[in-house]
Amino acid sequence: MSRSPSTPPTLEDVARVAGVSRATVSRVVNGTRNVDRKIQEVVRAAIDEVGYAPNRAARSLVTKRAGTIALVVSGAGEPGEEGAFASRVLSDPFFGRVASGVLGFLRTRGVHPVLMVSDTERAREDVLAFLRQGSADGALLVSTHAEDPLPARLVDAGLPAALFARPARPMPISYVDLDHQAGAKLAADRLVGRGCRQVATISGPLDVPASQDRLTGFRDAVARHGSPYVPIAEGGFTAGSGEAAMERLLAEHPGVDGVFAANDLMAQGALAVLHKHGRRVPEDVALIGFDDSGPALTCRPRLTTVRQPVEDMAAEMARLLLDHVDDPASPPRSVIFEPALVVRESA
Amino acid sequence: MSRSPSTPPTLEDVARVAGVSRATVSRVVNGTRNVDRKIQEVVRAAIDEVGYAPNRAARSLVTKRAGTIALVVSGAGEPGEEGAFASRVLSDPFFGRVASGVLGFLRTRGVHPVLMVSDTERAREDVLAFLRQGSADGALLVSTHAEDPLPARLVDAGLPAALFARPARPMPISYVDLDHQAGAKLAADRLVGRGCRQVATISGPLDVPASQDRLTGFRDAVARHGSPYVPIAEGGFTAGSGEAAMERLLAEHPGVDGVFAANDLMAQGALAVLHKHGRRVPEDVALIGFDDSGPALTCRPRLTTVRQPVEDMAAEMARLLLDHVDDPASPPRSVIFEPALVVRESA
DNA sequence: TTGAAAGCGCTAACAA
DNA sequence: TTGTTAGCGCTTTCAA
Repeated sequence: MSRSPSTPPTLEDVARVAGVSRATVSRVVNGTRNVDRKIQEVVRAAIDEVGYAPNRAARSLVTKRAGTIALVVSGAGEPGEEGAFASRVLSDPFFGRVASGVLGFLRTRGVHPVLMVSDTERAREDVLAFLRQGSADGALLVSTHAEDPLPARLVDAGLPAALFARPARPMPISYVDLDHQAGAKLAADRLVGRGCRQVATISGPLDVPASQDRLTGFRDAVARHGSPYVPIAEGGFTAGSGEAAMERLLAEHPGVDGVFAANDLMAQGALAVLHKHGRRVPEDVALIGFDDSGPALTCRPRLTTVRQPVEDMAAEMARLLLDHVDDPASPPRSVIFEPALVVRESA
Repeated sequence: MSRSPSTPPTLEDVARVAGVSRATVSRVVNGTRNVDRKIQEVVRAAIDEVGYAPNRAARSLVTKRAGTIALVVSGAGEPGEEGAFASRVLSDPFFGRVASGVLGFLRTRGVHPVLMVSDTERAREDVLAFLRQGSADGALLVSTHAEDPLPARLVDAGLPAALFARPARPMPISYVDLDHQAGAKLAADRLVGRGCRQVATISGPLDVPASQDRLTGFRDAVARHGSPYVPIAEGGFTAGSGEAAMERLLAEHPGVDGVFAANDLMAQGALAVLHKHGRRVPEDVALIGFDDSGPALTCRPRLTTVRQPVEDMAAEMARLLLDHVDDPASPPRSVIFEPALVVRESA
């Protein structure tokens, strides 16, 4: 133990105590070979004695690595909603799963994520500046908005980045994604397979590629079963929008007996409306969600849903980014994951 | 516009283009007075021309400020559950609101939060190391666990920190908290006021101070209305634990007609059980939650609940931390917020 | 008001 | 295998 110095111990201090040079201490701290066993021990003892911790800023300055990446939630806040975007997105269990997957992977690599929200032009500039400053070595982007200009800006600036979903416009950037069409097909097959004769879907925002794919996949699969027409109501991935969509569907197609909602939150909203109208689920109307997030389990009946391996996808996204940071010359890569149907009570 | 150099522009580059010294450029970048107007303009033009962004590592090295803080979600993961803790907590809408409040405040101060989870001894060491390295200027702690050793470790190490809730054991550390007893009283008064004659409560984990306070506050208030005995079932702040607790309550006290759940998630679970047993809410059993989080709104009936101003509290916590970072000699402070009853349909 | 110069703590050649 | 030394890019005295 030692008195608490006014200033933290440096390599120099350790070197002095151990009776070696700074370089040698640096070598043992960084695990470089070519250091005598005995000296290693002496140095390690000295490190403990003075309570040394390497200064990150100094290290970053020479290695040109921040050891952090930006985890950006990007989207378009309604003008003037002032932080509501952040609150909404961060409270979405889907984002929690993403963060958790990222954290799990990064933890093994000594890299830390800085949380950022980019819902305004100003915020976007902040993200860019943060990266240009070298405060983070790259960015992980979870977009909630198709027209998000951030990915392109990142590419243009030559900053390492990886996306959680295929960008709306093709661009040279790494991403992970789900085979949404396959997921929608799983739902369609289940609904038709259990005897539904009039299926409909509550889609996500149609300017989002994932929503498009889920819709297309669902339509195609249903068509293959012989029904060319599928009523659709567009939602916004929130429970409230799911309610509104279900109301519309019921009004225009009272005979609907099977519904595929493009995410669990909307399915949850639909469920409430179905209850309100006295339709039993799944007896009168079978309902399938998408994501397998927390709400799918708290619903009654519990939601049959299409599971995205979100944590795995997030971890892979982090891996893609770090690989790119390590080798900036490597070409962008994309990894597509397969969904699975989780059968519970709603269908 | 300029060609993209292999290495980012530095102060030196700007200085050369502007025809001044590094020091002068530094002064205009940092907004120091005592720089001739004309020179300022020249320098600014040069900055734009070369696309300069100050290197954070270099700046941190001399200012001894990282410009980032750690946002730590701390708790005890079940041994071997491997990341499940992170997933659970980060998916909790409550944490989303905290993050959002923190982000909102930090955004105005140019500080960024690094997301960390500390659910193991190893992870706790990482947090401490991160701070000692100077990677972050302080820590914001959201604990889910009463026996969390991290706050004390932070205090011992003399590292700046602020907590989201009063620590289980008194210690010299800043925190924000809610007047939980007042919140519970709001719930009790509402329940008794609407005519409930046999009220019960689903508490949070009783080793958590907030749970204790909510329980005590509820009991006291109910006692003041003339009923000295309040059945209680302990839960774990999850929907599943709320279900189990409600089952127990119903089994032991079938006549219960008013329930106060210590958070919305448990209330949601209780609601499902109540439905299952054919009890109408609020006609047969009135139900009140706590937090006013997303699920309170997606429930049917919508939950009457005690609202915590979580975002405001989180912002204040961030303020307390930054104040302490700016003036390490200042004593710890605590700020207590007042809850409000949000009346909806369940009670 | 401006410039020169001394570090901040570390890594990585290069020498020994 | 170890030590010497030259920076990394920035802020900040101190002189001018």
